[in-house]
Amino acid sequence: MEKKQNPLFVGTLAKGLRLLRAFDESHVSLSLAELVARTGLEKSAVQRMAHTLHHEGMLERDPGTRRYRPSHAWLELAYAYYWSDPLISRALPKLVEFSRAYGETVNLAQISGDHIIYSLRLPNQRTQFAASIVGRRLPALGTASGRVMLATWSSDEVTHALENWPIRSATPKTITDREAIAEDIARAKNDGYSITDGQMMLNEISLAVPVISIDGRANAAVQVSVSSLTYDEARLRGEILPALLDTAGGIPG
Amino acid sequence: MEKKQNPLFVGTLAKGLRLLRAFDESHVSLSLAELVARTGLEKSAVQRMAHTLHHEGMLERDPGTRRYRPSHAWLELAYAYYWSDPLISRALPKLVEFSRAYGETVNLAQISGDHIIYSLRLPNQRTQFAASIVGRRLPALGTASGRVMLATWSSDEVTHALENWPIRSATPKTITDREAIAEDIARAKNDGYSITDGQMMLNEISLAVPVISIDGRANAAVQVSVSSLTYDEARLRGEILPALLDTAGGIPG
DNA sequence: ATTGAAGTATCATTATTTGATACTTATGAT
DNA sequence: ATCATAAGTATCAAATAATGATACTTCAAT
Repeated sequence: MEKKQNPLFVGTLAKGLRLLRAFDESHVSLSLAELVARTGLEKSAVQRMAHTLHHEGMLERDPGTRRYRPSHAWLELAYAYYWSDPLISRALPKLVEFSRAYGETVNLAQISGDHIIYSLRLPNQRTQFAASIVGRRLPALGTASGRVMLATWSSDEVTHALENWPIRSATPKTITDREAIAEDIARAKNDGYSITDGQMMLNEISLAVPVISIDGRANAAVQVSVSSLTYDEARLRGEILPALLDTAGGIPG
Repeated sequence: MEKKQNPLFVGTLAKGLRLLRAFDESHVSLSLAELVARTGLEKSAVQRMAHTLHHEGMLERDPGTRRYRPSHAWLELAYAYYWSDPLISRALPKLVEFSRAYGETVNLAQISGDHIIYSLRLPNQRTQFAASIVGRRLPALGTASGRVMLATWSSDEVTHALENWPIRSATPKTITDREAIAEDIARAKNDGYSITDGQMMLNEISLAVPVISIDGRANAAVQVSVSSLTYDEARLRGEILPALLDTAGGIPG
């Protein structure tokens, strides 16, 4: 490790974690050499870390190809997370209720730094795989969920976010103009919901309402994704919005 | 670390992982002292590891109570797992389809050593929280899913499992007699499904069918949980079983 | 059959972790 | 409030355990 940090910092552990983080949706399995390339660590270090992670059950290994993969332990960690976050158990029954009633994909999003992360997802038949699985992170400014949360924050925080948080263009319709996003947040503040169209994926309309805590601030949102081929924004506002407000409002504060 | 292992084994990393594993459904947040107690590591070591894990974003920390909690990174790891396991993307649409059609809780279970782990769960309104979230592990012998998988394995493997795999009594109805489990596996081999009643939770009937791969072996199962107050076994066999067989059979091999 | 790349094994060096201890801050009882 | 005790934090000398260079082996492709 280049810089010496706090003497409490254990570089060896941090290196090991880098191997875990090297896996993502486009790196579903990695060879030793690929791990070296992706982590930037020494070959010897990667060899030792991978060996240890495998030994401890954190990495699976294909005996044939010798490639490493995430193990079931990664799901066990998610299990522990779910128990640890009190919002999850409060939100889940409400989302299930909504999902059953309307048959549309519904998600719980939480703020996570300058991104949102989907922590609960109830997909329907039309939902894409990437939109069906928990743990997905997206730049908060580009999502209805992120904007509707920001709408409950202080103007200082919103200004800071608008100036510093990342924006990633995912579709031709992605709004990369921070002024326009500011307006959208202001609108969300007034309306109590936020709608985006084709920001992360074309033909996908997203409606989000905040999960407001006792102090009036939202660090989470309930969000519905529908196809723009089936719904227009007016119909979304008329049919889905009231129920979604109930769902989010019904999550015990 | 007591025993010197392979020189490739990095004890420091293994210690750090023990902190992560210290969290579970009954330990949703841990203080430094509790981490010491649960990991059996030195206070100083725990201090350093916890500091590093926090620094690296793997542990959240409450500034007030100073307790550590799992972070959102734990969900990101689950996200990577989902992409890495090809069975997930094949099974998910089928489970969604079933869930929408029948409105009953449906799960994908996979074998994980001598346990099963739920890797996909689609809950309904009546589903308990513990039965709604992925990553839960249960002793394979005590579950319909585990038994129906074993029913596709070689008799040597089944014998080994019956002799060595753990059994945990969870309800007064839990069958702890290995002979009886052997019979149940034989029955599953003949029937192509397995039903258990009140094994993990009272008033819960569980029906599982195998997800059979090209070689005829099952390492996964699709499982439905229903209330015994609503269903009896006969109705389950009549109404749900055929659809569940379709669901599992429809998962591309 | 040959070659280069990927993976594995080894080892002397020393940077890093170690764990004891002292210090500070919280907590709870009286 | 005050005190006592536990919990959390900081420091440092000692030496263990990680390092990373290198050599060896296996694999895959031509």
